[in-house]
Amino acid sequence: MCSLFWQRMENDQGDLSDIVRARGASNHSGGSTNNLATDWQFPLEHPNFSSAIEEPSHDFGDPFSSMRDPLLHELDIAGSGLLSSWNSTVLTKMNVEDNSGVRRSFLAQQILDEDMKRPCDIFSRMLQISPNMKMPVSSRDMSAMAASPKGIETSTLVSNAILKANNSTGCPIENGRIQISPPRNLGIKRRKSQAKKVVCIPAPAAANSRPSGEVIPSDLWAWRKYGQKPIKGSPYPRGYYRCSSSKGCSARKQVERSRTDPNMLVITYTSEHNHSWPTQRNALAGSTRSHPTKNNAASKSSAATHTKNSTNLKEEHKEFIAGSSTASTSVKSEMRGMGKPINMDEGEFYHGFCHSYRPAPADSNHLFADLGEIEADPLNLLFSQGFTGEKSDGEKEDKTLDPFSLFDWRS
DNA sequence: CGCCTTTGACCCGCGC
DNA sequence: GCGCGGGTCAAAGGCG
Repeated sequence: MCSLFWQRMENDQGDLSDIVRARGASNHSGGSTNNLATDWQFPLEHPNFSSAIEEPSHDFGDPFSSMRDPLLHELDIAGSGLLSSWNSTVLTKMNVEDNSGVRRSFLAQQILDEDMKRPCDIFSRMLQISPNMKMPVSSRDMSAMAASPKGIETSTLVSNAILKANNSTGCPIENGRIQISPPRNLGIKRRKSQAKKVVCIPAPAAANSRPSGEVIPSDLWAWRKYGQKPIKGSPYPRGYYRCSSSKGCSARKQVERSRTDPNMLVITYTSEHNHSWPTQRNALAGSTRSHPTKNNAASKSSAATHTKNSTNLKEEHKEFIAGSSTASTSVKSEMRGMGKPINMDEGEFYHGFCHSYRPAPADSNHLFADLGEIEADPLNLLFSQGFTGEKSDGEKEDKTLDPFSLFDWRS
């Protein structure tokens, strides 16, 4: 089961906090096939729903929120290609429940359309919640209505899955309300007031974690770990990363496992990138370095073809592909067969799939660099499991469920 | 050589 | 003021 939810609200210090929760079921469904696309739950047919996704992220201060993603441009051009694939494989398979609890299919074209205008943030924006919207997903979901710390009845867009996810992951749901940000610091201290985005995603499997148990986050940016601290009350340490894509970039993120649900990763993004998309990772020497202890069978199998070129983003990209599921591998070949270099397709997908915390590189070869290294990467999991479902060895991949199949339009 | 991770020490904000 | 705990610094060592 997989669901996402996006909540935006002000924190105690007046800045905005954004929470995106991506619930990849890969780690939760006891081996059942977890298809991100098919298991999404989303409130439907609410009169205000459209408004829920129209909220731009400008108020968050994301310097890139207004950027026109070149990928988007391509999407626009591609139109029926990627988009249709995207819709068919993901959005149109979203299931939602209305107030009566009746689950319905949800055609998220509008969401997509909206995000076509703001390509950096498909997932986040598609789940963004209008401040005015009150939408009980179902009677059962009513218990999970969110409210701002200030007592303002904020919009809610919560599915059962989300609720379950949040209830089980330690993501802040309390007393039937989602605690986006504490009214008071409640133990969370900040050096200074700054916006944060919190993302809850399925955590990598333990096998893909480091010996310390630490999971390795990754996204489009190059991150350099600068600290790790044990967190009181949590058996899992919190890793501190800062953006190394550009010197002077203040963007940071914290990665930790949910204390109540180790299967979930809580990633907190702090500050904003003060630079455009890294067309090239300038912090590469170790960022994509293979970790002897964390290589799993899959990565090992691909290791033979791995020639870690820290400056060759395409290589990194390939590594991801090679190190990923069989579906990804097939994509690899498909993409290689494209007349166009594998520059941005995955990036586009990534952009659409992940939340907006990065601008859109013209050259996104590196997008999955980290993922390639870490098969356990949450997003990788989402892709390889959440979309394709868990596959047994030899099981034929269901291309319709292959997240990368949406690139077929190019071939 | 440059960048990474690791890790202990230090800094800082908050509650008591 | 003190202690706690989270966040950051920076040295050391590893890797490509």
